[in-house]
Amino acid sequence: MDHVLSPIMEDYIETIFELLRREQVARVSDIATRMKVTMATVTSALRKLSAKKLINYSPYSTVSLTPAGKNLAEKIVRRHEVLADFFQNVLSLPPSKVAENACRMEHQIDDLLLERLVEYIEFVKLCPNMNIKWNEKNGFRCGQDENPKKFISCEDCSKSLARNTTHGGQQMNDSIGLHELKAGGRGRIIAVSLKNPGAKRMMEMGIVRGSLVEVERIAPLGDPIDIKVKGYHLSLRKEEAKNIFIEIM
Amino acid sequence: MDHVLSPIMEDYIETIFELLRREQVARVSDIATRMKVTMATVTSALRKLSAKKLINYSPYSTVSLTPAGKNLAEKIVRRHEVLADFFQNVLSLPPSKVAENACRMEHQIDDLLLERLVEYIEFVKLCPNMNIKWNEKNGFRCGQDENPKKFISCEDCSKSLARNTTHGGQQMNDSIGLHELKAGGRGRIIAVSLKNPGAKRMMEMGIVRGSLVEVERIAPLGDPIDIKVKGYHLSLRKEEAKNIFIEIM
DNA sequence: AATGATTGTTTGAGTCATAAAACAAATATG
DNA sequence: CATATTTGTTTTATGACTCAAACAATCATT
Repeated sequence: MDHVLSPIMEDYIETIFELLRREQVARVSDIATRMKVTMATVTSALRKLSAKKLINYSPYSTVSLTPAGKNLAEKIVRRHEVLADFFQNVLSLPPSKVAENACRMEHQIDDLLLERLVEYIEFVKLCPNMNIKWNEKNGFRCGQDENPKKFISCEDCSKSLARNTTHGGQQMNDSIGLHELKAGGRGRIIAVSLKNPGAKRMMEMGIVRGSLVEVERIAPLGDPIDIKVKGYHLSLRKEEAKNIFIEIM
Repeated sequence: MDHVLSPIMEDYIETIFELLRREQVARVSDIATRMKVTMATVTSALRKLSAKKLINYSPYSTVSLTPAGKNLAEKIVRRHEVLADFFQNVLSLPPSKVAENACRMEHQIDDLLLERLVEYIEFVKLCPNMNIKWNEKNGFRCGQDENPKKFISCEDCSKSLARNTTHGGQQMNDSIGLHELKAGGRGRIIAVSLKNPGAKRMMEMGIVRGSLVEVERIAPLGDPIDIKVKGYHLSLRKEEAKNIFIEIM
């Protein structure tokens, strides 16, 4: 099952995935445009990917991803997103450079490095001491707040986390439901109620107490809610979100 | 002058550079061994690199780098080192993964990203508030010191830096000469005396007051001193090092 | 339906990086 | 020195990825 695809073939998978996402359908011409190659090149790439059972493809028809292909695409997209997150939110790289570098580096990054980077980004975003920002004039600077706060240790953070834990299924003060956050908001997971069907998905992805959750977007009716956790993008029903308790940062 | 080499050709240049550094001479067989290809492959790569005037090469003789080739090699090595530094010292990746990822990603990283990363690494290493460490059990943690220090702002750092500046060629208290550091030590540049010939080189590389200097190695007789600044490796004479004033971190 | 435009495919050819095999030069070593 | 071994080169071939050009299918419009 371990398809070792070349960077270029990964790009085709990724492009198809994005097209399906945005336009519902992936046409040869669209793929060719995005990848800046001719349609002839796309056709032969599609044949190869089809042979590897990553896409459903037959001549003159539109393309779709097989479950294996979709799975792979999601991995690739996650690598891209994590790198982009780091470049944008930690290094403050300009948007064009963010995309450009993420596109090239996403094919080279190792699993362990990726997970460590996820942890690092999360830590920098969550830890109240890591108030580090970049600006054109001074480069990186820390804690430019008007009232200098005292430097607290991680122990303090985890203690405060422990105090807000659920006990026998009851959640405590200071935590709110994920559904109460608005788009763009973020918080740290305090507890995930296990009766929630979304919880299983989250567990499988290594999303646990202490993880950073960011709300990406909320659909017009407040359902579903698109969130980002550990570099994964998830879409939760409002009912599911109610069972995820977070502490606002 | 802007040779756009493929990642593979960059690897050949890098390998040749490393071989020349370590063994004084780069043989086809050695290059083949390091790159895990046959000698036939090396020969054709050498012809291509020679055509681009990056190496001096004629059949049956050993290989050397032209000035352009050496220049390029140094760029590539720097990209590698900066990435490795980040993976090792910021993300605490195990050594094997550090090398592996740096080797692949060094060909993909953009100039702006590289410089920003250099700045970031330097900031994390220098800023007294950024006491962030990784361990197997807890992941990233901050400030585990016994006596929690108060969180100071960058302003304080820069003020303390300003106070120690040279005035009319005279250096002030709290700064020592770079030559006084021992191997492995590091500090922040307070001032570089301009009469120092090494200073010109440093200026050209964007190495200024506030930069982090790390002493890599000191030769048996205390001369030369190998240092790392902004991801560059430099070899300074002891006399040159005396003209660089630093504040120990 | 007929026609023209659009979209997609096939074929043939080129580049790059690679190796196998045959060959050539350089270097030990008896 | 003569020859065996090592080292390096050339030739030929392959797999990926690409395009141009010729061809084929599909779609839109009258």
